Amino acid sequence: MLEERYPEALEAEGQKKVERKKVEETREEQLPPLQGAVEGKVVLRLPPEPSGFMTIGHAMAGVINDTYKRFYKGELWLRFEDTNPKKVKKVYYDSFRDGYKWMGIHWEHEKSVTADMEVLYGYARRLIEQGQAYACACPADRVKKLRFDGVPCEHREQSVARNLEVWEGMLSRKFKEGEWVIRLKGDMSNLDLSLRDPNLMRVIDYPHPLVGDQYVVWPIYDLENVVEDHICGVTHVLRSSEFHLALQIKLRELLGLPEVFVEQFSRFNFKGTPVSKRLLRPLVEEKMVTGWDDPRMPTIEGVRRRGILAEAIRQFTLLVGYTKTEHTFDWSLLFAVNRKLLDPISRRLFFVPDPVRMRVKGSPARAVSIPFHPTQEKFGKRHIPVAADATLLVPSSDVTAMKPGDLFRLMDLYNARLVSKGEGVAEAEFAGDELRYDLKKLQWVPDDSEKKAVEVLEPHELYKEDGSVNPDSLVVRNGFAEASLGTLQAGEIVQFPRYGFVRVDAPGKCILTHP
RNA sequence: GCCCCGGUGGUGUAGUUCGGCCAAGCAUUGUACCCUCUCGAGGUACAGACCCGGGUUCAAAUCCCGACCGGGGCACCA
Repeated sequence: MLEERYPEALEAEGQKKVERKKVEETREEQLPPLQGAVEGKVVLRLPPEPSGFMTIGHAMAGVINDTYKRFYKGELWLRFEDTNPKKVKKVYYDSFRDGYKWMGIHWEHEKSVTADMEVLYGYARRLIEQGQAYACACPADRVKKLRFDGVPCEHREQSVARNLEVWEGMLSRKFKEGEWVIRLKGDMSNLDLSLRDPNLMRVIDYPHPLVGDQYVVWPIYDLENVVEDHICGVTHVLRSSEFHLALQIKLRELLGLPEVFVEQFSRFNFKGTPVSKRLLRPLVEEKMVTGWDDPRMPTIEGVRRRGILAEAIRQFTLLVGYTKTEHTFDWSLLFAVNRKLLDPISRRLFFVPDPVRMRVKGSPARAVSIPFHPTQEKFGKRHIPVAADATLLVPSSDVTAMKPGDLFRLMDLYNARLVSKGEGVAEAEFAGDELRYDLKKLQWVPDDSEKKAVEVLEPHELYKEDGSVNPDSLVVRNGFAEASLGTLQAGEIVQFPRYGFVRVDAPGKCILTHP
């Protein structure tokens, strides 16, 4: 069995080097052996289309490839499948590079398919010369209808010479978009419609972000993919989206290219969070979210900003593995992994959401020192002065749940008894120092000039069960945190006891990672 | 419509290749308790599943057939 550990990626950004889990404590995730894999001879690839931002789904597929690569001591390609100039943009290339890098995935080789256009032209020409492809001038809707009916069009029987003439015309920009395409001479009666003379090359006269207007004839995915896998020497294809392989197998056969072991697994979906650009884009455009890096988004930038660790995504991926079964992960599965990684490395700071101003009559002046972490002493302590007859801020939800006369404890401070409560205020009285486990414990912040106003964003699912947009996917929680919050850097992740883990996004602004 | 691929507790998976060791394991979630100056982490216990219907067999989650449901493909997208 295959098992890999990645303690090196355990680190929250902006946080100084982090304590790693002991090896014995690390989960032992494993993946099944890769069929036909030979140590030192495995070549894998990550084939993103730079037409959108990288998502957690790409990251998970990346982890699977990277894990096998490491295990078999193979090589990994990062190959940008950018053969549709109308869809690709420069920023997206960087999104993938940065994202994979953040994930701790290393690739030995990188290329863009645009680098091999001449080679692809060569293969296309060869198919034409061999009489296995032809030029077609039928409009798209006619192609579709004839394909459905299983009827070949007149272009199918054109001479090779004529086909080559058109091909040259396409390359020399004699024809405009849509006038001519190159189609495979497949099998117009095959039950699998994807084999009924699919398109292979078409004209797209549009500037490409990498090569400008150098090319106007572009290959269709299946052709490009088959040729590229061969050029890269790929031995195993492990990819997420499911689709028909029949055409690719057919193309390899016609071009005399070796077979490749293909393992397909279903997409990584998360409950209430679409990963398709089709559903994500309108959210951005209609300002339902603040951008592609909104903490509710499944983009790498989004989950990262929320406080999900790269190591958590890695462990989670190996934990759930890959299957052909359609699945929708509950976010709690990922959160559980993340929480266990975060717990030992997150300092504790008091934060009081929706505060109530509570005066504690008869309370003595104190200067308490509270450890930043319950077990990790290296985090040290913070010192909080509390005046006599203190006025403290405490969560309103706790006050609401209590009635006058109830005894409770202010964590690490002293006990108190509720005397009365009103709108946003409460009166209590000092009730001793004895630490009792049966008392409800409240976090608190002195209501003095040292307190820090904080706005915490609480991300929730973007879509509801019924598929409609969740109007309450982002809750803004206001409150106050203790003074030491001011010492935190953006990017640091801490735990607000009795509230949850949060990542500092900006001064005075945090994002709830998860409870 | 046609063609592929799948269906194990609320969620995610293990087991299916070579039927018996599976009256189904693990994680998550929920509940209770223990521990702990957190509603976190850790510990213990409990709750909860083999899509349905036939068939083969001494024996089926596992093999066969048929429904049903889900995903993908049938683009001049990848």
